[in-house]
Amino acid sequence: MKKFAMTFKALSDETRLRILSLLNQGELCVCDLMAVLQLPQSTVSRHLAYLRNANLISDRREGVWMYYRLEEKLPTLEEQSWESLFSQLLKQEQAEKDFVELKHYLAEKKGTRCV
Amino acid sequence: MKKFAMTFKALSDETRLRILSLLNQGELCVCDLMAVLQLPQSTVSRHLAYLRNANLISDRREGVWMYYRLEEKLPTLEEQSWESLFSQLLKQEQAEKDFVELKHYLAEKKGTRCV
DNA sequence: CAATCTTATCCGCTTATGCGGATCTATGTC
DNA sequence: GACATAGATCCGCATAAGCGGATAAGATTG
Repeated sequence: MKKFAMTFKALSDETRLRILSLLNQGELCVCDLMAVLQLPQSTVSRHLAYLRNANLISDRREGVWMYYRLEEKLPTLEEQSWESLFSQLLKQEQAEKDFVELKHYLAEKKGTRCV
Repeated sequence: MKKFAMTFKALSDETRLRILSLLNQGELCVCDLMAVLQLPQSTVSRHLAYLRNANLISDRREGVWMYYRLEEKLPTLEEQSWESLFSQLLKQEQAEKDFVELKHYLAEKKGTRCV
């Protein structure tokens, strides 16, 4: 559950979405992104680090240049439907706990209104 | 682009993911959610408002009770693949601007390294 | 209308996060 | 080793967002 929230958080920033869109065109280095996005180096680096920590992108060094690309497993993720993703969410430990709790609660409630 | 970021932001909180999971089981009222999640009323209300503003859920009043349910269009969204969602992201005005910029940049760059 | 119940919103506080300049680290060349 | 370049990280700042208690608002009943 926390993992899902983390992934969504990584996607919740416009700059990061722009970066992901550009990386979808192919591998790019920091300076490429800086030029296209017209953003300072530190800003780009920070966002790339965030996306890498969220396992959405990976990097490789070539001399002084760092190249970034979309994580390979992302395409696999692309083939999943929201339903599939959502069902994964529903299988999370916390979600299952909540469902059990919901059942107990609704059984107790039994047509009455809020306890 | 901003809209995508907003939606992802709405999904980036664990409590809100729990709420969505529960609402997937069917329509519930605030007091139901309070009881199951063991959270104060104000917290639940705040998150529900956030999800409603993100158009992920909708509400109806029945007397003093407010019932919430997953937005109807969400199931439709569930049928989309990540690829489909991603391609929508790529069609955003900002993304297209970035791609044009990327082309120009790469043409200028032409095999050389960062400018 | 007052009282009661449910819920939305306000409020003050704490924590998280975005920003960009400065500085540190890694790599390459002479 | 000195110097240059690219990029990661630090740092201070501003803003956003999460929390829960208090309060305001909406609905119902006597």
